Amino acid sequence: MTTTARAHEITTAAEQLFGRQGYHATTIRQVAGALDLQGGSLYAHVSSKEALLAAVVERSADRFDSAMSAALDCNDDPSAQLRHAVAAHVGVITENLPAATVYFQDWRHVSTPRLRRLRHRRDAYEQRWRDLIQTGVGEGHFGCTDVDMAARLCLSTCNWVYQWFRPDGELTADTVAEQIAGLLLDGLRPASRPSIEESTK
Amino acid sequence: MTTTARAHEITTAAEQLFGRQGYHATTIRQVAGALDLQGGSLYAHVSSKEALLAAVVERSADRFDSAMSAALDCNDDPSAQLRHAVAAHVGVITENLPAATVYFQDWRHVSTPRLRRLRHRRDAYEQRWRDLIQTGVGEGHFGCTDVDMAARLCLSTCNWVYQWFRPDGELTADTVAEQIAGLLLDGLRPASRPSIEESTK
DNA sequence: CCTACCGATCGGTAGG
DNA sequence: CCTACCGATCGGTAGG
Repeated sequence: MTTTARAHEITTAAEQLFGRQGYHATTIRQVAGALDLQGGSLYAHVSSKEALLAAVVERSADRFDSAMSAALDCNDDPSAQLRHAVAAHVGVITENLPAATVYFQDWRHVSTPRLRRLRHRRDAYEQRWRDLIQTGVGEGHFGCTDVDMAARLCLSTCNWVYQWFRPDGELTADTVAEQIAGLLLDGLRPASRPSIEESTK
Repeated sequence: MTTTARAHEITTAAEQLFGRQGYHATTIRQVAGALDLQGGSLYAHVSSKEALLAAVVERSADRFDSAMSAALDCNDDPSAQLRHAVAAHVGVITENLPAATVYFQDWRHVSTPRLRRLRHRRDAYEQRWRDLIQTGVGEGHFGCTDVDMAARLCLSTCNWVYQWFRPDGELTADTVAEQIAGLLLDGLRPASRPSIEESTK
């Protein structure tokens, strides 16, 4: 767990290549080449290819954690909190697309000891979503019957953004986040409740 | 595009291994071994590893297409149609988890000529979802402003099921589908509309 | 469908 | 951080 400046640069290069090509389709020499290094030289900083993968995934987990902390750092009502959480989560993905791709797709290629730690981190993160929704249910803002499932479905919609979002496309991350939050809160059917489009402006 | 019985068996074996381990982490010899063949013998039936991947992905696309056709083969109202579509889509995933994993994760490793065809198939499939929602909006059942986005978000929630569903878990595919459809239709906030849990029984 | 083999490339290491 | 190298394994082919 050395965290020199050089190690960070290596993780960043790996992030891009793993994300664009996939972990197993990426060569340790490609990562080295991106930093103008020779293949073997990487091993002065990284113990193995898989340790590098773990570093990339851990960094993604860090981003999700801190974005969520910032998003929940207020005492708004649950609906607003959910909007903030969605914006934070979607923001991490859209601003780090290759990293998010590694996080979601290559997660499973981390070997067991490291994988357990990552699983705990992910579980803790999802717990924060469950807590948010549970609070909303308790205060009468939300009406779902299965909090665990509701949290999972919120995250599903947010997570999938990594599959189709294009930074150079027409949609901004904020627009996407608003639309997702709107759907999660009110569903497809016509609202018999005040519209949220105006109130978030 | 030979479709002998043996070719189907090979595709099935590849489906399992690609799905569980990932395309690049799977050896052509592992696929052969699953069928008690020698490595090179596969090439009597398959032109390349990537052609085998394409076959797996195409078969998944077939499943989604035909499940969707069956689901929409009735004249229910849009809300019921959406429930059917969700159940169909989720069913394909839960009943073919490894194949779905390949479909969603290893899609990008299909090379350009074949990839274009697959992209068209996927676009056509998504268009059916857009049409469904557009009809619902037209008839006043749905109230969303952006049909394209709504369709994408419906699919997002359904697709992510491949990431967490466990066939030996407590949740059945039907339960999951009902919960997803419920969330998509009515959202998290307490319904001021009739509950759907009873009407689908 | 098998045996035997090919060139290429991989992750990783030794020694400096 | 480089040079040079290692064993292992890969996808694919020839010839039967």
